Amino acid sequence: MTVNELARRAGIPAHVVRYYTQCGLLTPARNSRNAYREYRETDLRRLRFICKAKTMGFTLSEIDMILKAADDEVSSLDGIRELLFRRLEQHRRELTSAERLQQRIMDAIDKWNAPGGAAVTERAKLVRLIEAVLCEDDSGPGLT
Amino acid sequence: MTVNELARRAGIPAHVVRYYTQCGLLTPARNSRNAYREYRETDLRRLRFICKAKTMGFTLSEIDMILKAADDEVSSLDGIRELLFRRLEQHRRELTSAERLQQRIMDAIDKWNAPGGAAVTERAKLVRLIEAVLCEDDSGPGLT
DNA sequence: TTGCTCCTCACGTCACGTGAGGTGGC
DNA sequence: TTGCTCCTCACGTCACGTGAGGTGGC
Repeated sequence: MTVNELARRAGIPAHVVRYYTQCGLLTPARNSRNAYREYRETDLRRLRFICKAKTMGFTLSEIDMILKAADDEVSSLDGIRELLFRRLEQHRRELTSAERLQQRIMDAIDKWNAPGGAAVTERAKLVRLIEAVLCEDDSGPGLT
Repeated sequence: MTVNELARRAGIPAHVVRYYTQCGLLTPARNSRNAYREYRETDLRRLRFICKAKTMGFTLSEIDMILKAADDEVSSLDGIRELLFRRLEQHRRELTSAERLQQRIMDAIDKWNAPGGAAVTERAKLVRLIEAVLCEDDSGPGLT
């Protein structure tokens, strides 16, 4: 399939697929007539993995290492294992923190909509929302 | 307090605090003798808000708009309200998706550690983890 | 004088975003 | 010929990262 078809199926812009390809994360064949990139179904699976790994905070070069390891193009897996579990644990912590933040904001919004909340100006509501976000019960950017 | 003291208390690098200040998100006074930035307690609160808002996906210029609105430096709050709720909803969706992804990975790891899992090579485990991530039950990068 | 903290350029990086100008098949 | 999809530079952007070289107070 062409770059645009792959991009459409993965739900990302085509120029990003070209960028990932340039980075070596995807290695499509080339049509000898017009030099079009020719992707296969495995590239779609690979691309979906790349997108999900990115949401977990892996960099493109880390994702490249993981994919190369799975492709059997690397000698040792110890570093990859380390990398995976470290990021996984960090992602778990970030998720917990994000859930608490979301909850605090939801609570603040509930208070707006509660009876009596209508007496407050929009600006005061905004300030209250900010205060809700500021409420100190997680450790911030962490100690990585 | 100085830029380094503020940075330390917020848990981020000092050069990032300088960058945010340059962007207009923080407006410290300057020591007339040595031109040092002089931050106050309110700047720490502001900085913590900036960091949390960033984890939710707000850009620096969006955060600037929100802070200016709360500072009463803007005429209409309708756009801000829109911005806040749109991003909040998107963050909620991303969170749900991230939780499902985390769960799938945890399940895959449990299978590794289950009896009989030891018979599988490290590389096969890695490939299985990738398969777990690929498992199709969320909509990917969304339709924004 | 020495060491420390702060300062301002200025250039680099990562992951894209956005054209400009050109090719190939219906 | 026209419109469409693809191509390759090439330059821009966002949020930093990383020095280099200089100032001010103990």
